[in-house]
Amino acid sequence: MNKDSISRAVVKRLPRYHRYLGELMESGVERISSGDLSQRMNVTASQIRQDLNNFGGFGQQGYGYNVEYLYTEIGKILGVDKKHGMIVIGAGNLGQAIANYTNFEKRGFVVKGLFDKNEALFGKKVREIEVLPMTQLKEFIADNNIEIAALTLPKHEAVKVAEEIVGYGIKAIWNFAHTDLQLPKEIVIENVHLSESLMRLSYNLTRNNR
Amino acid sequence: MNKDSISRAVVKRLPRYHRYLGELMESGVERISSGDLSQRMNVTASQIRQDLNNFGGFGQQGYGYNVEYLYTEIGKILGVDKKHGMIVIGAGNLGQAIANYTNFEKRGFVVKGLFDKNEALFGKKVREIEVLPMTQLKEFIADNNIEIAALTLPKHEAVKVAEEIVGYGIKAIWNFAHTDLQLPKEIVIENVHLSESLMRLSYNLTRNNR
DNA sequence: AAAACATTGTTTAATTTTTGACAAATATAT
DNA sequence: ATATATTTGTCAAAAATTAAACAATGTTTT
Repeated sequence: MNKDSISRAVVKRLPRYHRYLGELMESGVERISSGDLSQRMNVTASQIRQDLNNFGGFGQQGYGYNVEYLYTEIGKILGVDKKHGMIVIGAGNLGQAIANYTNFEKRGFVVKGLFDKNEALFGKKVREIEVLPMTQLKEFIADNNIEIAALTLPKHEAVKVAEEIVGYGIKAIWNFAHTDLQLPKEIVIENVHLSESLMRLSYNLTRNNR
Repeated sequence: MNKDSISRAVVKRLPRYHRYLGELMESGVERISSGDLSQRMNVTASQIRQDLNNFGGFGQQGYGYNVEYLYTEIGKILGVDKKHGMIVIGAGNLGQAIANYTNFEKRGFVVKGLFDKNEALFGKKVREIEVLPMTQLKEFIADNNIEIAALTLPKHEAVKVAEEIVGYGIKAIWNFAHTDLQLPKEIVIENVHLSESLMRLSYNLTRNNR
């Protein structure tokens, strides 16, 4: 009744608070009020205060919030204070982009392996990460404490691979395939459906200008 | 009062309906009821009916919805019945992935140009699309009827480039940079913040299993 | 040290979104 | 041709989300 009472809408906003606080830190800002932050983020101050209060009182009356402290606390809530082992399955451009993106690593998401079924790619390296054959998935996941798998492959393969790796103990799937995965409910699924994003853009483009 | 009365939540769901209807079409299904679709999509039938009715009555009592007709109509609403000229700015892995992804083209989003500031990439081709220098942006946008720009570059560059191309007549920005763009309100902005997506995953991973 | 000011945490109200219910309309079966 | 079953579109109720209001509390100024 505690952890599950946090609404999805709130969780959706947390990373954005984290990002803004990180930027404030970089700019050397030490404290900020909900009112000030609300203006920068283009949301209401009330929403900020209420969102934060789902997790505890991080501020102080008359003062506001300590930027660094709040950043750290939200980081803990989001779980970016811990390291998370990750693999990328599908070593196309998108898979490589993710493996290459060092910013994820800064937040504790460490890409340890990159997999593909295409032999031509085996041995190719992205940063220090070598492309491995799918046959090594099981062993690799077990040996390297992998929690998260990013699936950057065509939808039909994604469905099969997802079921396979769930059997190997994967806990969360970052799904870039254009399909919904049907998996046991204890598996965390986060979808990135780029087509849908582009269609929303298209909708707004179509409606805005006519 | 008509076009703007459609809630954001509804718009967010439309592409998913479109996807499911497309898959039904491929499987040769000709008609479907809201109840049947609701089970497949894991939403309520009521929501489907109400969402669709924002745009008109597409179904028939006692029969349901004609799959192909509904697919087409939602496509029109989303604006995927028309072609949209698009460029990708930032020819890294992510930019190349988008330029490569032929599925977007099927829905009318035609990538006509790929831009980068890195000379080493000039002339490199992704499919038929050549990497061009940023200095040609203005002319290219004007000459090729470009509406949409996907920004796949670091945040500080993204901010600058966004402001620049808005001056060249770009109507919509598909923003992959980890920052919010501050642009005139008539410019459509669709953000794809992968870091935030990954943090939401992390949140659920952290909370679910403890 | 006192007064004035700022700002949170929290309660209450307003708004939005989702769900449930059902009459009206159509399709299918007999 | 009639009766039965299905299913929409829409209205009303319920739930969730967002915004406003404000007392309590700490900060800053004088």
